[in-house]
Amino acid sequence: MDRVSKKTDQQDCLSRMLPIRDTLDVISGKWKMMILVSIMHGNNRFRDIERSIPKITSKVLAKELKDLEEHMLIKRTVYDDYPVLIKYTATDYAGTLENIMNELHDWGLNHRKKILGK
Amino acid sequence: MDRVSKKTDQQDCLSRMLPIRDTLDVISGKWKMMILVSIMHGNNRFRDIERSIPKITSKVLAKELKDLEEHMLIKRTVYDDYPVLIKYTATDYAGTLENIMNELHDWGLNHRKKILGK
DNA sequence: GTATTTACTTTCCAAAAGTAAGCAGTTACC
DNA sequence: GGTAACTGCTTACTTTTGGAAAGTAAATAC
Repeated sequence: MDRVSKKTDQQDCLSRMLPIRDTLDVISGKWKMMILVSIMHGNNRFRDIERSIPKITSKVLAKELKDLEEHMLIKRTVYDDYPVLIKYTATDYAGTLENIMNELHDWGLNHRKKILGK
Repeated sequence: MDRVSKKTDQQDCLSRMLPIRDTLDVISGKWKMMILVSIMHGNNRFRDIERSIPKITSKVLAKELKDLEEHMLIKRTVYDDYPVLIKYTATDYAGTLENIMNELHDWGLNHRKKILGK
């Protein structure tokens, strides 16, 4: 293998890696996808989301909600009329993550089977 | 909405979340997918993998390789005959991540377009 | 015999993540 | 009308993780 094709290979490899990394920068971590699933499932208020996700703390939730909002995956709306009500909703853009969610879900089910069924 | 259907909803929500979380526990983080891509792309030796991934350090690589091996996604083989040679290869099981990789890749490309094309 | 490569490990420190408690305001209970 | 509970967070503190830099032992190249 000469130098040119090695270089090309390295380029191929990077151009496969980098978009994957970009996506993971947005969705990876312990909580983000769980929060998105919860919101998409109809939990729109802070406390509801908090209660729907085992072990999450309010500090972490507050921070992750901010991150998700920055990434345009959720929207925070304040309803000022009494009493002040705050709702989090998934954006259309969050909908584009559906394929990924499905694949992650399916792989996870299978993985659990593989690990337990040993 | 009565108590029973709320409970059911919560169950639905969890049964959607938990497998996703299981998968993310295996693949999320900055490096794991990049390392897998690199190995699948033909980089089998420690130094080759290290060189193929910008900014990774050897300590982090060593640790992540161990994790990936524990999760049965890669195999570490020592060729004892002179000189000692160590090769990392992707397992068949790692192949089951292809759909996920493709989805992550596509979403990442699109996301970059969305962010830059503003 | 000096330099370089390989496959890591060690040390040290900063940043991230988690835990527990608190707080200001609102309603509910009797 | 007192107190208890709920809302959407924030603050202070501790623990865990991550990365940078250097080191190492064995081998190989010049």
